[in-house]
Amino acid sequence: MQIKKNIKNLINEALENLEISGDFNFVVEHPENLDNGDYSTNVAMVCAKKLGMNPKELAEKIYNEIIKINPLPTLPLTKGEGEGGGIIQDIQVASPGFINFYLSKDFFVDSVKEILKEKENFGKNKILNGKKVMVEYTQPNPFKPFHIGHLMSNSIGESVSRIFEFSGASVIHVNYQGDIGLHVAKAIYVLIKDPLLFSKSKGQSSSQLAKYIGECYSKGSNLYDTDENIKKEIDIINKKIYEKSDSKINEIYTWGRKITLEAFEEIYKLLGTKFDKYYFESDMLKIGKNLVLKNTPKIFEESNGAIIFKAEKYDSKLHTRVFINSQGLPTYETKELGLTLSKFKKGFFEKKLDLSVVTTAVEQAQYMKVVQKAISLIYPDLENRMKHITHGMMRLASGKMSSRKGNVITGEELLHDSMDVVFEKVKDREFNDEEKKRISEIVGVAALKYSILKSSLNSDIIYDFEKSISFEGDSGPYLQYSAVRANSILIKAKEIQLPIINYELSINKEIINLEKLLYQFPEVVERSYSEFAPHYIATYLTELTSAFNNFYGNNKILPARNTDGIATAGGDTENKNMNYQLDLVKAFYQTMKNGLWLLGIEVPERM
RNA sequence: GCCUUCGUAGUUCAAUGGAUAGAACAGAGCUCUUCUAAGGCUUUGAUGUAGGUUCGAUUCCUACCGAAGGCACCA
Repeated sequence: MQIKKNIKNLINEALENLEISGDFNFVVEHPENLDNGDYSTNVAMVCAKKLGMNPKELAEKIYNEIIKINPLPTLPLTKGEGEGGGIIQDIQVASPGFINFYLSKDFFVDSVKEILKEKENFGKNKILNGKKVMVEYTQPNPFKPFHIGHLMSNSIGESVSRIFEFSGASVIHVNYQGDIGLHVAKAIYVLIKDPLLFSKSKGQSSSQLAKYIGECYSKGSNLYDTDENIKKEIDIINKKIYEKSDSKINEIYTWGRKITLEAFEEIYKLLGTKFDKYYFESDMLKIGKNLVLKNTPKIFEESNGAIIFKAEKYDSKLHTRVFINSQGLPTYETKELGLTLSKFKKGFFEKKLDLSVVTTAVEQAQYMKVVQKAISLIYPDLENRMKHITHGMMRLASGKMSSRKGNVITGEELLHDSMDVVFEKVKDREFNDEEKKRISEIVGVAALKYSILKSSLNSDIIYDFEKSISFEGDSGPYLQYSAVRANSILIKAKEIQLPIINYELSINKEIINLEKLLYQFPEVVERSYSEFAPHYIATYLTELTSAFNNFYGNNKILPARNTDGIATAGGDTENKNMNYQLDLVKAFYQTMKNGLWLLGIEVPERM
């Protein structure tokens, strides 16, 4: 970051000396192909047009000016106790008018030291220091299965919250669960007909029972759509749940709610999520309804017995939505209103909330805009403190999943399928049973999370039963595996007593891609934050890993050993290089750990 | 019909208006007496169509074609 600024200053100084002035919007960036320099600028091409000059010639002029005022190597090292070298080793002009800056070996050696110094803080920034951010994600519904959409929302929300944390914010992880509504009535309609419900459920785990409840929901849902009389009965049950007027229904409701929430908790544990606070729809009814009534007819209005909000009056892209239906029941919109109010009004930890982030599927994008519009009209102060992050849907190659078609796979099943595949791979290895289970969990979760986080959020993810959980190439396990191999070198290095030599900066080896990528990590984190896009981190880590594997595959990192396993003595230069290589591995391992943490992925000790 | 998002190798995904459009999988060929082969090295192959803006367009604008989602009492 600092370097970029320094390069910009250099260029501006050169432009001044050349008496070129004006408001030029040039950029300094990393070229896609690092052979074209570590930084590159298009300043000559941007200026050439306005000045009526040939871009290549102008680039040469700027280049000459830069090295006149700052002979190479230029720009002193800012961090560490560098022994006088410069950051920029070389500058070159390339067609059609790029000026490319090449960083020095000293800089790279210095930045490796920096990473080792910062450790788990490497990559953090202070953009949101002192800010409080709430991230809401996952949102499964009691009485319904934990489906793949919840898995997606969880992976994305978890990652986004961690990116916020790396940006200096204090983050509150919250979950919002729909424990009331028609879906509950559908499940209870079937459950209530099972006379042995409580007796036969003894001794079963929460997740087994939750599965049964989910099946009941599915059955009830089908009956609701196909049988008019049953539909009426379910509607009555729904009303009774709201009113809490039937003791039998209350009993089943309380039981089923508890069971499904317990089952969800087990999944969160596997996924590595810990929520600070849970909100429930049932608690939002009154708050939301009061707010709506208080602002009718000022903002909301009556229409056909319902209370609606005509958002198109304020923004032609928005539409009308019902907030309280003609039976007087609040809809989801109203509950969301209550939720937002609860988040901000009561706040959390009694401190001002700066930003409330909600992560859901893209289906809800447009309706959420309507709700946010309504809130902004009531509380203008909140308008810029709500952010809705949406993600695509997971679809089958054959089309959308539907419970009616029976081609549904739940998130929980997918998770276990993924872990089973890993278990198959490690079952013949020398790990004990405990380790095998642990590795299966960590790697299985990583495979899924990575496949969700590697692509940009607004595209759908195609779920292919064969290919979705990948363990090689561009995958979570690939990243973990490489980190584990790096760690394994570090462990070996301790065993063989490599002579420690303080190498300072004087390393004469060729600059490799691994070095060229490592120092960029903090910039990637920053970009991920500013665009709410975890996939930049995923893409970067894959690139970094590939650079490491290239290094690993083509270099002997540890020295040769004698029969006692002790490193054979090398010359000073050789040992110096060996020490540096080892630090490079350490820096890689640290960066991988930090980066994977941001994706919500753990690194196992071995795999 | 209106609104939103999106069309990139055979497939799944990348590419803050820049250089030779990157990976991975699948296909072809190498590579474990050496730090974990879930690895490494070669190799074949792509911007939906038609215009426009720009020194330069996968990226911005317009139209068309195609996909997904949303448009009043579900969430």
